[in-house]
Amino acid sequence: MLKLSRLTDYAAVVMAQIARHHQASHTTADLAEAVQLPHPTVSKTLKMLVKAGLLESQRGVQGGYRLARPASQITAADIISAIEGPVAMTECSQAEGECELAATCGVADNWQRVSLAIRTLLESVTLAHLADTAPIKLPVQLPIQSISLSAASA
Amino acid sequence: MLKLSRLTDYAAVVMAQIARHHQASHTTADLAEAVQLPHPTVSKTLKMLVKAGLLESQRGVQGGYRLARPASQITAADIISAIEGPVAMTECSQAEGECELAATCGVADNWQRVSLAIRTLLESVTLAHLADTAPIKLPVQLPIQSISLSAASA
DNA sequence: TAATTGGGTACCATTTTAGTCCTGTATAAA
DNA sequence: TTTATACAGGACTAAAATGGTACCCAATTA
Repeated sequence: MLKLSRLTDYAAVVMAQIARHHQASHTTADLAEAVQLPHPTVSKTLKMLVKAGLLESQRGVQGGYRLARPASQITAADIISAIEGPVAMTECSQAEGECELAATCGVADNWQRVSLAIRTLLESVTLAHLADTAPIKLPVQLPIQSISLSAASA
Repeated sequence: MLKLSRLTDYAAVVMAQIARHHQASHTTADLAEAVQLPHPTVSKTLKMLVKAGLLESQRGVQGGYRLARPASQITAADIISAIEGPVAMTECSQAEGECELAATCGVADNWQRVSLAIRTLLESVTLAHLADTAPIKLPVQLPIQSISLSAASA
């Protein structure tokens, strides 16, 4: 599936909700109500987002959560890595030289390039895009054959 | 992590190994030895690849596995879905209209577009690319701002 | 100082994943 | 026709990740 975890999915929804009303501070209870998810689960998600620096929190009466920076400066990659860690397709695409199978693998290099391309794509999608009801504008994908490559991944 | 499962990783390595010597038939034992993975695990992976129509098998003496079609016609997306099922980032990006949270979600549409872009990317990478030691040529990623969108996702 | 609201941690249930094993069946060569 | 080879299919188990919950503490403000 190459699937996001359910919590990541929640995180995106919650972030979008906050982004749509970024003036106000949002309590966990408000958000849980708005997105129809259990309070403790939303709370857990929010804490992870704060830890990743995407949200700021304010304790006490009238407290709550708000975006740490404009929605246009928060990317899908940011949200995903806040919950799941670095965006990478395989173990070896994050840490260089730790795979004992490297010798027999013969795929690592190109797999890492693919991983990088996906990361780039996810970095080009911002929370502002996600929260907007208008269709997102994705980068054009030119067919491989037409491209000289080294320029692309650099 | 947006990570592939370990089996998928194995599948890619095994497929690349077969692709590099596509004339011959490969037994499970040979492949397990070549990629340094346990025999039963490789066997399981191979069976899944056959079921997905990416490999053909021949029983009996002198039997083994070979590619069902040229490496240039097998994509990374094929391999991933053979092991993990359809490439999709979220539950709702595969099945339309089955999410009870759709009303409060407000992210589904754009999330699906992102998912589609990733699928397109993975479909543009072939086994021939992966098996090759030369750097893969990935599609150019133009910055979002520069693009008029509707043309892109169509 | 009381009420509100987030912070941190620990815990448990469930699901998914990975890996193994066993038995059956097809094929080719002797 | 027999026998060795090799894949097919399924059941099973162990381990890990995931998701969800509960509890208590800390900070803030009225």
